[in-house]
Amino acid sequence: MKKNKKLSSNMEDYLEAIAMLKKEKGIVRVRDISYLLKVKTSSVTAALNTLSKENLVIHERYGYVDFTEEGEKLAQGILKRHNMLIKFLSEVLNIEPKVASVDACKMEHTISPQTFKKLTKFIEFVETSPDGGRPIWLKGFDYYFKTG
Amino acid sequence: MKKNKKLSSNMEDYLEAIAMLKKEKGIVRVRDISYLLKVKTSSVTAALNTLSKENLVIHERYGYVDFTEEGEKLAQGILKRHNMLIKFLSEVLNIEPKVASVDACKMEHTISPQTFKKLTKFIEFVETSPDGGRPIWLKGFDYYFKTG
DNA sequence: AAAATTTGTTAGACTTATCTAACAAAGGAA
DNA sequence: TTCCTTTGTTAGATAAGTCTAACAAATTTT
Repeated sequence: MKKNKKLSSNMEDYLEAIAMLKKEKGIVRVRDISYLLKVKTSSVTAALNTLSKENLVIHERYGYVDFTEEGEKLAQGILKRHNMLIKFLSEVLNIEPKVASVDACKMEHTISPQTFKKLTKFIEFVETSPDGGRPIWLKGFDYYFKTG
Repeated sequence: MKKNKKLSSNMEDYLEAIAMLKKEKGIVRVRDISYLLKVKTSSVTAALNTLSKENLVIHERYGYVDFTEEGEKLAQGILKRHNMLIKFLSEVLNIEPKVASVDACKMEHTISPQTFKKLTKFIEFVETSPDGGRPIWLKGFDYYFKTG
């Protein structure tokens, strides 16, 4: 009986931050999350309590933070959406990295599985262009954007 | 001294709903907004008070709802983003209308001006294809998506 | 016009997520 | 080991947005 947990954007942000920190540093502390998300540590503690109750993270008082299996899976999903969106925005649409990053950070919470799949395939389609690098039609768009 | 008002997604949804209802029916009542957004009328009243204070809507007790000039402008911006996203998702990416609509309703609140512009141009680029209808490379993607 | 129904408002409760401020634990420096 | 600094927790306040329930105004029906 697996309940399909629907997390708020905020809680997804915490999961994502934890995943990034874990990847970067191996271990994850309240303070790191606090810095990354620009919230107070007390907010992090509160969020971790919420996520613990949902069985998504493991966090003992004053201890490190880690995922449960379920939390890990969720976090990976969010990261995948995030990275895909970054790629789409920056590589396909040629949007500057900073803007792409900001947009991706918000869109990652709202995009549907269908749209995720489509965009993923679209990136793949662009990348496997027989033209070698950037497909000719995309160069056409670059030009169109600049001049048209 | 024009303050750049940053509205919450929720308040943007109200503005958008008002714009849609105004276009559809000419006049806008609390009840209509309530149905459209699936919230109670008391929530609508609360939201309208907020928006009134921000000088975005005009609403007298028990009366119709209308925009101020500023509110109208904001609402039109939101609608533009909404329609652009619908178009991009459904026409360019071929995502089914329902999903496209749901996704657009969320993305419209988060997308940056840059990304808006890019996507708008991208749609334009697709629509003005010299191939007449759907450009050949997009057909290529349709095929890639189906098979690859 | 009076009664009944619909529509809108108010008050008050609840939820989520944030903050500040006070405090507690951990860990390093003296 | 004791003190100091950093890190983490708790309690309580605040803000947005929602809800229910009671009530008030407006409209429709009879």
